[in-house]
Amino acid sequence: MTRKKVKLAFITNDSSRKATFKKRKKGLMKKVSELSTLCGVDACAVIYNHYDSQPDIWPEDHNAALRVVAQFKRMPEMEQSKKMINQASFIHHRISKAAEQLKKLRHDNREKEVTDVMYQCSIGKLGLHGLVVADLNDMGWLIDQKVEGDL
Amino acid sequence: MTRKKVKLAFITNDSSRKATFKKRKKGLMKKVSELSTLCGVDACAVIYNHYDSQPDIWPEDHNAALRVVAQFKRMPEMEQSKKMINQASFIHHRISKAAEQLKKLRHDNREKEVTDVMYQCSIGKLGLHGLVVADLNDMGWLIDQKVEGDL
DNA sequence: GAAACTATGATTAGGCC
DNA sequence: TGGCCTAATCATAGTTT
Repeated sequence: MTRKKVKLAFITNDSSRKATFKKRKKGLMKKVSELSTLCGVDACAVIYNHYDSQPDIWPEDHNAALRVVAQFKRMPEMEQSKKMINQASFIHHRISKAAEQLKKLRHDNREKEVTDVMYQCSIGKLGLHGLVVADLNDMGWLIDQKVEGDL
Repeated sequence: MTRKKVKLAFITNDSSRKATFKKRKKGLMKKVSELSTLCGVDACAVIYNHYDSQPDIWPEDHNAALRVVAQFKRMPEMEQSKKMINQASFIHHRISKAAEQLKKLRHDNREKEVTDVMYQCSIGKLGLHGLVVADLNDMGWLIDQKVEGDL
């Protein structure tokens, strides 16, 4: 059961990210197909997955997808920016994305670390006077977070 | 309020089709952006609108969209089918779509016609003996439809 | 004809196996 | 791991302004 609103951020847990990806991809494809049917328009969705070599595409009829892409490519202002796509910009994009995810992972790790320290304190294995100020601050923040999450 | 399940078919009424298109396009774009954020994948949606000269695209950053399209284009089996896309197949596609919609319109018109005949009967302006067999059959069908819809 | 509203159907997060 | 389940959030059809 969904306990609270989903945080709109990269899901760091591998398995739950994969599960969410699968569910939402399915939902998205359905939405695209419905929009196309209900309103009689051409539409196309391309979802690239890091792990698979090929993206998932709707419509399944790749010719139809390519028709949409062909129309897309025909747009004049697109022509202008087309030259901007090269290997460098592509890799740069990947790097920013990875950096973002790294930051998120570090944050999560810190959270786990602090949680552990708190646990050690709670079972008396560690006294509060043994902690550095940074830990105490982070712990305070974490407690706030947890209280907020329970509201 | 949504009374019942939406029939998954081309919406013949112009204004409600437009309204639905607008709503669902917005929802779809949101879904694509969420999937991309939550799962850290590149994704792209292109929705072509008959009336506007340019399709709606997510992401808004067209360079990013083109990156996805570029990946898409890079797929080997796509290369093979690429040559199959020419003006003829494009027009053929449009024709099938239009024919489908025409069929739907004829069906809807017939339904309206029969409904009118039923109304004429109900206010006594027309006797059942004045109808041809086809009308009676269609009327029976329509009544079944309406009863079914109310369940 | 667009914008706001709202009841209801659709989607899905997290749990479970 | 992947599919099923269900409570809870989310999207939206039809209506109103």
